[in-house]
Amino acid sequence: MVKITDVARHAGVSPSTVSYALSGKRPISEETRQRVEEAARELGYRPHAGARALASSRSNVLALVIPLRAGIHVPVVMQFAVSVVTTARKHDHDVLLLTQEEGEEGLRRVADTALVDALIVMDVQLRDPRLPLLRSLERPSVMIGFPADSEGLTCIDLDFKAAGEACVEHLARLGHRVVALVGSPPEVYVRQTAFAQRVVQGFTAAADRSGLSSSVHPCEASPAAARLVAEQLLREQPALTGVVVHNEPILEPLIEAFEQLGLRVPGDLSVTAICPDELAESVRVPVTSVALPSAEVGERAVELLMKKLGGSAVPEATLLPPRLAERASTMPRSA
Amino acid sequence: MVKITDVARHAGVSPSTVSYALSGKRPISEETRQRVEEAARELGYRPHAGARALASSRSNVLALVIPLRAGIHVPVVMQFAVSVVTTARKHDHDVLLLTQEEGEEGLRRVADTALVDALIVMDVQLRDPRLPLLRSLERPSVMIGFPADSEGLTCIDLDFKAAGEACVEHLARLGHRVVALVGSPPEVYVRQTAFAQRVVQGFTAAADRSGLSSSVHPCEASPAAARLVAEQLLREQPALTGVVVHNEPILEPLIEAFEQLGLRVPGDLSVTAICPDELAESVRVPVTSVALPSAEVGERAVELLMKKLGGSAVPEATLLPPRLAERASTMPRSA
DNA sequence: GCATGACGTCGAAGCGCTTCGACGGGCGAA
DNA sequence: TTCGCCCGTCGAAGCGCTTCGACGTCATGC
Repeated sequence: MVKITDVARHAGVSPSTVSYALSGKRPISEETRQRVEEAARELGYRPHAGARALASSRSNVLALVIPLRAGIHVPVVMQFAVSVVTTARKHDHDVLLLTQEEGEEGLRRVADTALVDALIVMDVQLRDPRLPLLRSLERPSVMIGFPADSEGLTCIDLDFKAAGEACVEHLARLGHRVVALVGSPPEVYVRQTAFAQRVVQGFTAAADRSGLSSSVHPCEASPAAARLVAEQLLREQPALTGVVVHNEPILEPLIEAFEQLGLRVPGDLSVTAICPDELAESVRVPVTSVALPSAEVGERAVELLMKKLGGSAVPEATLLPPRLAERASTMPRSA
Repeated sequence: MVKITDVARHAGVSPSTVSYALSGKRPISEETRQRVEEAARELGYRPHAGARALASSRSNVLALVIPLRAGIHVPVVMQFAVSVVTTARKHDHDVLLLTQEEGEEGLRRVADTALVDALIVMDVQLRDPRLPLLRSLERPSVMIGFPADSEGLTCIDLDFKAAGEACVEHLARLGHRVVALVGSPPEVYVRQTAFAQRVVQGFTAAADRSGLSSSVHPCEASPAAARLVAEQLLREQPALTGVVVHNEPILEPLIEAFEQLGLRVPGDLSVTAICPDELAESVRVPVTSVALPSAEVGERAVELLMKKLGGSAVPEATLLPPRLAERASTMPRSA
């Protein structure tokens, strides 16, 4: 293994000079810097991560806690994770993967052993047991999603309430008067995940504001469940012409089910969704949707963390505004 | 931060004794050990990961390289990653997440900086550019999948050839004489990913052996593509009664398409798949399938790595035998 | 009874890096 | 010309842990 003293000898300087030349933390003459850099390149020098972490008390590693639970769309988690890794690398950091299963003890462990400098926590619950811990930890963290009380924490997410509103408003603008929300599986609501409830809030509030008649229907993530909901909607709300879907796996099956029940999309029924653009575009009838910007959230989360690590203050709440993309699944209500 | 000297003082022993007491690397009297453990607990002692890594030249971190590319079923990757993390934790290791995007440089970086002790590489290509690097690295690695030449490497995967065979043999046993394989998207074959080709090999070999007439059809991962393949199959092979699907996203849409074309599953057409059990069970007609045991592969991969880290020799190739689970989608050919 | 060895513990060295204080030489100001 | 200052570099001190060799003690065997 080639170490800093090897580089120093090869460049004819002291180890500390090598360190400063490579880190830029003190001014070094241009000429010396180049000699050092070349020596490092020639020898293939790679600073030992552990040694560096010990001396600088910075590991340059971030922890990412991913959810495992049912009702969460896996591709979204994956895309998010990838974007975190990619962005972290741009800031010269690596990412340690933790599962939610590890719980608070896992967070405490990686923080206390100085394995990581900072943490990103996904799938935050309204009253998440990890909150007190995160608040007390001496390391910065960012949460994806909003708990009931986010005082003293840094949170970021799509503005799901506004997303729900945007969908309804779009339908209202098109003249629809009776709308329904087909939501996430019941267990997602039961365990008080904030984002699902916020969609409902936004949906309901906007519908009320616009004087629409509305209803909310949690739905399991299976095609069979989608079919049942479709039938139920037809039966109970024959005047229905607008649907908002917040449940990725059933988006396509639900549309399929409506069509099999004789409802054309968008001819008889306009459909909007809150889901990744990728999914909205891959359905046979491309769906008007508010994008779930996982990649952007991941990127922003890492950047918030970098700022905090740099000692800057950051806003406690970052709500990404919804962007609604019109596609083929919505049209004005037929007269 | 509480350090080992604090624990030592509190327990009335030397730091080295604390180290030995906690690691068990040298015999320590039961009484002393208990005093040390209690002191550590009382003070909330957490050894500093960097210091430990520096002194022991072991970081207790594994690198996991995940694929990003098209045509790979995301939930499988995710399940695999989770199982790697979970198993690694059982062996007191953590997992650093790398994307394939980082390429060889990324592997070299984490290995050379001693950030990780060992590596797990997913989605290995037949002639993967990372192979020479992995062979030359001084750190052990395990690959998920088999390259053309696996000499000197440790590889593990489902035995995809046997899986293809198992599906065909099951159909043959049920009396089917004309079978088709609906495979992965074309790009998967083009980039020479071993597992897709092995399924084809197994499928074809078994069909030939049993004297079945067979054909192979790559298929994009969209419902529309599934419909096209279904139509094509009906048109070109009216005598077809057995189908093997190796393409997760289209399993359900394909069956749907067959039924819409008037073919009952399994009445007119028996369908088997190579996919996660979870998926096979969630289709409306539960599908007879060979399981894609991602969790088991992940677990075994970590265990292989642990053995290598412990200095034991491990087999170069580990092929998990296929397990075919009969479900509702297959039945004997109607006379 | 004394040498032998095993057991339990200690002290010190050192892992490879960062960082702090210091120092020498060059320059501008007085 | 001299003083003071800044720039660029160096040396040394650790960061917190593991590990090696050594040492004292006690039981064992002849």
